[in-house]
Order: sequence, then structure tokens, then C-alpha cells
Amino acid sequence: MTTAEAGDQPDDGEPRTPGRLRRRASRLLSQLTARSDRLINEGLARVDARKWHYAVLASLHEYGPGSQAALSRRTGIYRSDMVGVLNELAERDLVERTPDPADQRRNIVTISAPGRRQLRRLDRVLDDLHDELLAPLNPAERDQLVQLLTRLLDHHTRTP
Amino acid sequence: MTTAEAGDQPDDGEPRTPGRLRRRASRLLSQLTARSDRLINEGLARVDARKWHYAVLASLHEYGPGSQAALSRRTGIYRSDMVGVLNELAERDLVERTPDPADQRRNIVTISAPGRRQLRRLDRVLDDLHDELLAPLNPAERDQLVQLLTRLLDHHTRTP
DNA sequence: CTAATTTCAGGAGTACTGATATCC
DNA sequence: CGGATATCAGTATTCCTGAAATTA
Repeated sequence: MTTAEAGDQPDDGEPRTPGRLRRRASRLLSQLTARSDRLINEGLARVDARKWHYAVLASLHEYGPGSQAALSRRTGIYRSDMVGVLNELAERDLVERTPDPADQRRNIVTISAPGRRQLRRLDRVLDDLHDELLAPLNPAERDQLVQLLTRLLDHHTRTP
Repeated sequence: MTTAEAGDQPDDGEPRTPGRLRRRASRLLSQLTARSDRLINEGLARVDARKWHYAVLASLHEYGPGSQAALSRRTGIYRSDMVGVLNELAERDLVERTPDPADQRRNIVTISAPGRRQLRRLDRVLDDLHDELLAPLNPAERDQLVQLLTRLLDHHTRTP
């Protein structure tokens, strides 16, 4: 309203070509990710889930049962954090944790029938949320984005 | 072993198309951003800076001096966190905080000569870091990525 | 009285680093 | 013994809320 502060700037509006600050990919990534995370978290909270739940359930569905360490590697969740996530999932009877008879250090984590049902539900929820997240992009552009991000992520996971 | 395994994907042996889990844009964004943030933070730490420092200095350079609230809006840093960032910058004599004679609630933050020097240094450091971050992409693809991210971010900043 | 500004005191989620006890 | 595994404790950073005091 009474912002008398525009005085010393020749062009206070958004520059046609954003300056360096606004074009830094790292900044775009963090800012967009902050909003994306919030969107996803809020959406998943409405069905009593969090994004780690989805990651674990989807990984179990796609690659089958596995030890906690294996799940860590598949999902990118740290082993230290995996414990808590599995506790939450087990509380809700979405997964089962049973000791591996062949290797007593390990737990084998299996998805349950309710877990599969929840996964289908989460997949639908996430489809909607991603439609919201990617709303300004047409299908080809969404693919492009996924492609570019995947290539970058792959590069930085295999080349640390 | 599980009926669930091949459920919704045509089986093409080696998955040249990653499953849903790996293609979720939200997941790609958070995972890539985690790595990007770490890369940038480590790089900036080597010159005694953090990414917020750059955001504030660059904003001061591009848009001129401003109150802390104005800087908050420009940079996306929360007003609560801005205090600490400005303390760090002022400690290093990179900015000056002086009370606004026209509005005694405000501080006017100005970039100093050493601040401008540091900004140029940070810009070079960030150029290098972004070369590393975006290494797998050619210049056109980098532009594409920035374009796509910018459109998404703009959409979600103006449409909350 | 309402609204904006600076500041402080926290919360919650995420990423990450150990250390430990146990087992292969 | 060297490694892997599950677990726990704790740190740093980020994003965000709330509230105080001051001033417009």
C-alpha cells in the first residue's frame, strides 16, 4: 500500500529477463521443492500418510520384499530414519516385519493386503497432486521435466 | 512370486521405463534438491558463505537497498530467518543496516563495497557449482530446465 | 484501531553422523 | 577378524508459526 520504497529502482516490476538470482537452477529447485513438498505432505496427511510411506510401499510393490537396508537403498531413506517409517507402517498394519531365518541380523519387510490397498489409494492421491503440481505443463513438457531431472539425479547418485 | 509384481506395466524385461516411484516429479525434485543443496552449501562454505548470503547480496545488487521485509519478499527468506542472515552479513561487513529516517520501524539494508566484491566472488563460485550440478545437460537443455522450473514456480507463487 | 516491521522463541520435517549390539 | 544389519541418540538446516514491541 504505502510502500514508498520503489523510489531508487528504475524498474521495480519483474524484469522481462529474470536476473541471475532468479535463474539459478539451485534456487529454482529448492524453492519449487519446498512448495512441492508442502503440497504433497498436506495431500498425503489427509489420508494419514507421508511421502516416505509411499516410497516404501511402492518399493515393496515394485521390487518385492526386502531387508530394511535394502529398502533404504531402494528408496533413498536413511537406515536411521527407516526404522521410524517402518514403525509407522507396521502400526497401521501396512507392512510386516519378520526376522529372516537365513540371516538373523535381518528383518524381512513384506507389504500386507491393507498395504497394497493403501498403495493404490496413495497412487490415486499422488496422481491428483501431481496434476496440481505440474498444472502449467502439457504432457510433453512434463515428460521433458521428468527426463531432465532423472538424468541429473542419476548423474549425481552414480557420481558422488 | 507376487501377483502384484507386473500389475500395471507392460513387461519389457529390463525396465527402460522406470516405475512410478522413480518417475514421480515430486520425488525427483526432493532428491535432486537434497543433492544440489549439499553441493552448493559445501561449495559456498569454502568461501565462508551460505546460500542465503548470496540471495541477499544478489537481491541488493539487482534491486537496490531495501528494508528487511522487502528483502524477505524478494529472496523468499522468512522474515524470522532474515535477522540471522543479516547479522552474519553485517558481521562480515558485507552489508550495512541503518534505520530508515522516514519510517522508524524499518532498517534500510545496503550492500557495501566488500559486499559487492564478495558477490562477484560468489557468482563465480556458483557458476562453477552449477556447471557441476548441470553437467549432464547441454546449454539448450539447461535453459529448458530453468524455463520449466520457472514456470512451475511462478504458477505456485501466484496461485497458492 | 489496524497494519507493518523487526526480533525472538520455538516447531516439525529432512538429511545426515555417529555409536552400539548383534550377527555373518 | 572385517563387514553388514537394525536400532538409537543427536546434529544442522530449512521452512514455518506465533508472539512481543515498536511505529505508521
